Amino acid sequence: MDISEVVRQSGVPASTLRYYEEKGLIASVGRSGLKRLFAPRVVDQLALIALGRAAGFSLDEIGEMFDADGEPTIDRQALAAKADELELTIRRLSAMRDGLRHAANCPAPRHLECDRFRRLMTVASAHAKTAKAKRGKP
Amino acid sequence: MDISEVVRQSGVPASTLRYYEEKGLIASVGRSGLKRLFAPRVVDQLALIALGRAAGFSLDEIGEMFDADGEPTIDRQALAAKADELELTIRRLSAMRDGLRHAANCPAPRHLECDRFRRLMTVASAHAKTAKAKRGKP
DNA sequence: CCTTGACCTCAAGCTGACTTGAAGTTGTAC
DNA sequence: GTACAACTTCAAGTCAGCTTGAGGTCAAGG
Repeated sequence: MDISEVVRQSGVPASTLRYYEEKGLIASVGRSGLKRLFAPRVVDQLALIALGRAAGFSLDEIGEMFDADGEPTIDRQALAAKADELELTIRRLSAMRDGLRHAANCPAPRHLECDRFRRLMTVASAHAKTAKAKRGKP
Repeated sequence: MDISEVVRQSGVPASTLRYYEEKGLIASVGRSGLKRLFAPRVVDQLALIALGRAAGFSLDEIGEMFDADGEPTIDRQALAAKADELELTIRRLSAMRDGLRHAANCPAPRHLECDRFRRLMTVASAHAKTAKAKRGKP
């Protein structure tokens, strides 16, 4: 497949594909003249990268989880840890979703003083601190 | 409360507080000399902002949802729409989480060729396209 | 009175994730 | 065989979301 075919199938712009290749997230299988040739599997990898991005992982993190062929490079434990990280994120987002739904229905004049709303938010402030602690470390 | 108290209680750096104020996301209740004074509620608002950020909303979006006092400024419908948006995100993240858990357990040599893994990923590529379409519009 | 330290402003800098633009190369169609 | 569209490289630009730094202000303690 040439690059335009990958663009067509994945919706990812060519510039991004070149960028990802440079970063080692994907690999081209060779060249035809100057032109990159990709294996069809790259489309799946791009979906995987999109998923990781949507999950809040940085390109570097994704690069550490999977090699340029899309296979996991970290051990089961690390993968499970990433899954747990995500689990936490999901719980926070669920809180936010519930908070929004609540705000859309609750007639309280000041939501910040509504107990239910406040309870839904405590989940987040807890996270803010852990995220901060994490950033301070590496 | 002075700014350092807000920092202490929220974990958000002073520079960020000033930045948020400038953006109109929070408001100080006045000054003592040059020094900003904040109402205690700002801590809750910061939690709300953190939650929104974690949910993938930009500061601008959050600013459109809530005023500087933390009260929703958009109508119930719009709030519900944001909640639905989040619901979708949550589903994608759940797919990623399941994908990671699966990869941590599945003994298949090439995960991209594992049907279950691939099925989990299709959710994401669908999103990548909608996100793209959305970005093209506003 | 003078120092100290917590605050202030404003401009500039930084990171991640791309995008854009200029200038060069090439396989294919006519 | 030449024109052309589709690629290529590489450097620079963009945007969000902050952070950093220089230089200034002020209240309190010694």
